[in-house]
Amino acid sequence: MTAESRADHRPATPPLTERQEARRRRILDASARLAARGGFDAVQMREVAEAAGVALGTLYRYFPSKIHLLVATMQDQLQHMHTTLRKRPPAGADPATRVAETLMRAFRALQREPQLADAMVRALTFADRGVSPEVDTVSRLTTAIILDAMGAEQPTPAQLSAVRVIEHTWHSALITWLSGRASIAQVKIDIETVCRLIDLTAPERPHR
Amino acid sequence: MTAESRADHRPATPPLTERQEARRRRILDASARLAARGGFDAVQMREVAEAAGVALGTLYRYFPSKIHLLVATMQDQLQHMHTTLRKRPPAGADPATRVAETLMRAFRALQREPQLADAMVRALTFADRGVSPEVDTVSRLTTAIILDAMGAEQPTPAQLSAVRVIEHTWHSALITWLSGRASIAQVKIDIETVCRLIDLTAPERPHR
DNA sequence: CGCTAATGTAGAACAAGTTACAGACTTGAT
DNA sequence: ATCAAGTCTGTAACTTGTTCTACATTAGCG
Repeated sequence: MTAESRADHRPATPPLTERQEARRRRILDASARLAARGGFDAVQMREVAEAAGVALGTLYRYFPSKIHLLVATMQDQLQHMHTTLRKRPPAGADPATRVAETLMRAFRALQREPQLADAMVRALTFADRGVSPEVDTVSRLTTAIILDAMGAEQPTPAQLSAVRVIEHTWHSALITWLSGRASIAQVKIDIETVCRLIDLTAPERPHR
Repeated sequence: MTAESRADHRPATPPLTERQEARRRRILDASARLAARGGFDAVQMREVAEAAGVALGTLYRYFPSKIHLLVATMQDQLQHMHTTLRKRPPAGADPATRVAETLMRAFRALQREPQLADAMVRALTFADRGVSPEVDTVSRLTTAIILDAMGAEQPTPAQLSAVRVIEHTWHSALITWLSGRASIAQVKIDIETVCRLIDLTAPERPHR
């Protein structure tokens, strides 16, 4: 509402110089690399700084906390995934199938780097109010991916709610899998289950 | 695989003496009290120990980490809630309504102590493999509460999956509310949305 | 070019979770 | 009542996220 929230909006980013862009990238890469090795605990700020060839204070200037860093890492990875998914859109006939397919594809991608996934998702759910804007960005990205798969241009409120529920399920199921409390098969079933909600919101087949 | 994992199984609880039971209770109470004040960060192990009148080492003997402590605190609070809910079962006509009503009731209870809720839920989702058994206990408790509300004695696999999805949504929605990224109204809608999954699994009305 | 503010560096210092340890206290069996 | 084993206590040390400080480098600008 304030003038600032209209003008600055999200990228309150006074454009970075080339070297700064490079530093940021080195940091994110180091973060992902360490995370892929040993998960959340292995992403130690001193190590990230050293691996990125940057002073600790600088690291903190770019990412004000470990959580911020890992959430940004997740943002980064999600971008990749989104573009990858766009290249080969899901083939299912109805929206629910396509969404389930997309999510399972994403899931399998994460399976390849379970430690990285662990670090990112744990950071995401542990994030407190101070990280809300960044977490929100991740959430919007995820929403975009799901809506893409649904093929919903102008989602109704009911559809948006369904998408939120799917996101909830996605994150939470991921966590239970990562902490070894659910099998992949179970995750698959749950994803498919929650995707049936999409059918309930489809305006196109008023067959009831 | 070892003899121990077969014999000890879960309740590796060599029954506690009275004084030990009392200590455990003091610790859990102190934990809840501190959490209610300042959330996750305010639950500092040294403070919990002091407030409970116990040495730091003892605290760690009872609860091997802060996460264990907070998950146990959540277990404790859930017990309360379960017995409270049993006293006044939800009144809705169909299962979906009853579950939604129950969850919103629980939600309003948590609203009264948002900081406590924050501490418990953050601990729950942050828990790693080492806390799986305890987290699983919480999960089973939640499942029991939901099944109670459904009135499902012999849930089918499809129903169990729906319940898991509802749990996922419940936790995740709670988190987004606690971190200020969703309103109570939105949580309510999402809970109601996900509860419609129950209708899809009801074996009693094969009206399709 | 030369100045100034912003940015980066190195390293110390601090905070809170966790571990380690030496000595006192309990408990349960004899 | 006594002894051994197991618990507790008090306290210090260690780890890792975070903050702070003093100095060096860089970038933009006149």
